[in-house]
Amino acid sequence: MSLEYSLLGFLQYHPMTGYDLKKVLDESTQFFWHAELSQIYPELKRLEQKGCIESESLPQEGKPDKKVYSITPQGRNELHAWLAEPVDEVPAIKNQVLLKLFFSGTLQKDEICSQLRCQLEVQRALLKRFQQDTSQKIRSVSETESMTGPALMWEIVRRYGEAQAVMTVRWLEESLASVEQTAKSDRED
Amino acid sequence: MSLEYSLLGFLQYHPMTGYDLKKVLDESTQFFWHAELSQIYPELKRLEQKGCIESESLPQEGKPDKKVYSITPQGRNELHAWLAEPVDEVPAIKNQVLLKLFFSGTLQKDEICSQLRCQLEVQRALLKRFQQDTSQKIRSVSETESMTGPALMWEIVRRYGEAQAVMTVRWLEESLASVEQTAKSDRED
DNA sequence: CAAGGCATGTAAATCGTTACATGATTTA
DNA sequence: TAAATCATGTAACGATTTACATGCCTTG
Repeated sequence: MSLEYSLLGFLQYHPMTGYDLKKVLDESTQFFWHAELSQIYPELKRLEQKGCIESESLPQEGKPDKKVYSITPQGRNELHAWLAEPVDEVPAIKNQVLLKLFFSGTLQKDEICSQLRCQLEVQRALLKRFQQDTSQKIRSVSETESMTGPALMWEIVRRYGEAQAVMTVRWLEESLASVEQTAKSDRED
Repeated sequence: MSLEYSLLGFLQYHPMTGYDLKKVLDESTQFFWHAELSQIYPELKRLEQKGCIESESLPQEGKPDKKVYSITPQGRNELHAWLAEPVDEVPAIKNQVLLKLFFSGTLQKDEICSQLRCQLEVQRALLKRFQQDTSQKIRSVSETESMTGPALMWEIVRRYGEAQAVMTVRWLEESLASVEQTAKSDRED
């Protein structure tokens, strides 16, 4: 499982609580690896039992104790082993939009086009976020203009997200043109 | 759930068995929606109970009865409703390669580069498949040179796969260059 | 005063994969 | 003779989501 390594990955920099982890996850890896708190908490418990992380409870008034987790040497070893292990497969995806389009051959032209236009909006907004917000966040964590390791890698995955969005917008525009060009004015069957 | 509609989507063209469905799925939607037989069989049973499909058992010698499923009018309605319903969200993905890279900031340069080169090979092979095999398959089902609805939509999703692979190859090449350019000759911490 | 952030979790349900079980026929 | 194809499924496990449960403090 990869959520495990995702948590170790964040904890390699500094100790954090489950709640903190959810937040940093939402701000960075969320577009290619997301998780809910209800999955994070049990996973942290499991990692602690395995000896990859340790926790310290800090009492608070009015709130439950804050449980701060830190990575152990064993945790670092397992993280490193996982990171270095090559991924020699195509990442599997599940894409509802592609699935719907694939089966839309018997739909009316305008039904297909509204689906395409809806995604076009979504993807244009996403692209903007990669180019503005995410870019800004990365610049704010990379101290000077020269990027150190972690910031460079964040920037590299951000560029993937951006390129993916650019590609998808272009593909949606071209697909819209393809569908509109087809002879069938209405339904075809 | 979407596997449900995936099965209905295929059955809208002609009746099929679970085994057949697995095969057509592997040949077409597999790159954006895959499933195992152990998930397909129970799902077909559920769809039949729901009244979306009906089955007919054809006895065979030496093998279990062949259970051929056909779509019902209700099934067609539900499929159409799902297809027409707009997807106003970014499709969620889980990408191990991005996850590993994101956390590889403290790895040695050559460790990161071998990961990138491994994926580069994988993605180049994938690209070739989209450009050759898949393209060929689509041409073989679209009778003449003019594409009818279903073949056009298949071609449109194929183009997504191709564009995605092209984009990923370019991104991997550029990332490789970025990482190699960094000052740190070995480890940075 | 309602909504959201802080902070922890559990329970139930769903979705998906891997392993198991059977057994004939065909291909390498 | 071993592996693959045909053809059905079940069982167990693992991963993920949604709903529930508590309770204070801050912001709009």
